[in-house]
Amino acid sequence: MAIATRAGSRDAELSTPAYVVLGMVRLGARSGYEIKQAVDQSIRFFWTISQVQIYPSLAKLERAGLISGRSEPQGRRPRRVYEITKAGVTALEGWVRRPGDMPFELRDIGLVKLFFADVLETTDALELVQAVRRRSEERVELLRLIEPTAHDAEAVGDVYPLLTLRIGIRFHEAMIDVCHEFETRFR
Amino acid sequence: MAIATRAGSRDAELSTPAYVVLGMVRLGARSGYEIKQAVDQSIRFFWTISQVQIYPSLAKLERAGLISGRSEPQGRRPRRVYEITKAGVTALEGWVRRPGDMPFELRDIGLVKLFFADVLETTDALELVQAVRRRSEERVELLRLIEPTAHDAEAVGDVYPLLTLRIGIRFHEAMIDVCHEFETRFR
DNA sequence: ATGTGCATGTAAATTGTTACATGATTCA
DNA sequence: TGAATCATGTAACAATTTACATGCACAT
Repeated sequence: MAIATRAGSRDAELSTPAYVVLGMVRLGARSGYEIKQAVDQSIRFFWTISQVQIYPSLAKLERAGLISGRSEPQGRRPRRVYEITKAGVTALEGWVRRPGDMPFELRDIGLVKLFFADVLETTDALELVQAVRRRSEERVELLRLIEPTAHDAEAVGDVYPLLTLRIGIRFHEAMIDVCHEFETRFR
Repeated sequence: MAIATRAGSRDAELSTPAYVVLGMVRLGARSGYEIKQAVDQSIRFFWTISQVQIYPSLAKLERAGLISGRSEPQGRRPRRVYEITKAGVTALEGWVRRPGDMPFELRDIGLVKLFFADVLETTDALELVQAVRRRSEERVELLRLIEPTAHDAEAVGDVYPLLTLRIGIRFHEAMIDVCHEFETRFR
């Protein structure tokens, strides 16, 4: 997937997932479990992370002094909670600031099928276009459900989650538009 | 990456990359080398494939009777060229037609950074927004260069490449819009 | 008492990439 | 004759997912 890690300084060894974990800790996710939830509720539309990747990342970040953790069991259930350190904030700032390599990687079987849709009879092809359009319509609905949360964050000073949400919505609206155009044109 | 392969029939064992190869053979790419080129010149914006994956896919497709190959060396340089069989066309039709599972998978470090951009000072954050906007502007320019080719294909009856191209352009135009909006709002 | 959520972890499998290797043809 | 392009291949590696495993806490 060619995720760039290289950087100028000593944090060259930190991977993108590690920075994602760091960012989520900064936003208030305390345990590995909470980080997974936070990702699934926010950036999952442009970045996913599996539970398995989180715990090694946390350990690495702690070794690097970017987060500090302490055991805080809930009763007899073990739990380790973390908070970001000053060094961690600096490292996160540095990563976010340097534009570096930001590949836009899209992998969409739907678009691949559309690209090849000329094999099909017109009606079948239009059904595929419809299916893709509906998929985006559902996605827009889903994203609209998140909007209130993003507005809450904006009120507290975190304005950028709203920006990424807007982009997601506009994205799929664009897809809906183009599909609709073709549907009316070839029906 | 959770790419679904399951299907109802006997071609359940064919992966998405294999269908991509099949589709490209149908569109006239003859050798493995040409397939790689075709992918890089068309669907690379929503699907990539490395050279290494192509040759095993070709072998598998041939064993399944979906393409037929013959050795056609160029002088002393070995080369194997393929064409799609009737069974291959049927299989491709079936795959394209069934909507099945079409996950829209986006992985974009740029958007991740934007999401976390509230760590930065306003000016630094706006620079990041600009960088993301410029990236999309470049992408739109690149896609516009392909437009003539897609129009040529349309004239010959392959209209769907143009649809996917349009979607790509509108995608990035949407991104540019939202970025611009935020730039003027917070400058 | 039982199901759902919290919390972490291991092992195996899959998927895909990078780097390397080889050699022929074509065109300037 | 040297560089770019055509053409295929192997080996090692990196990233990520799936499946499995465990057990407590809490509310009904």
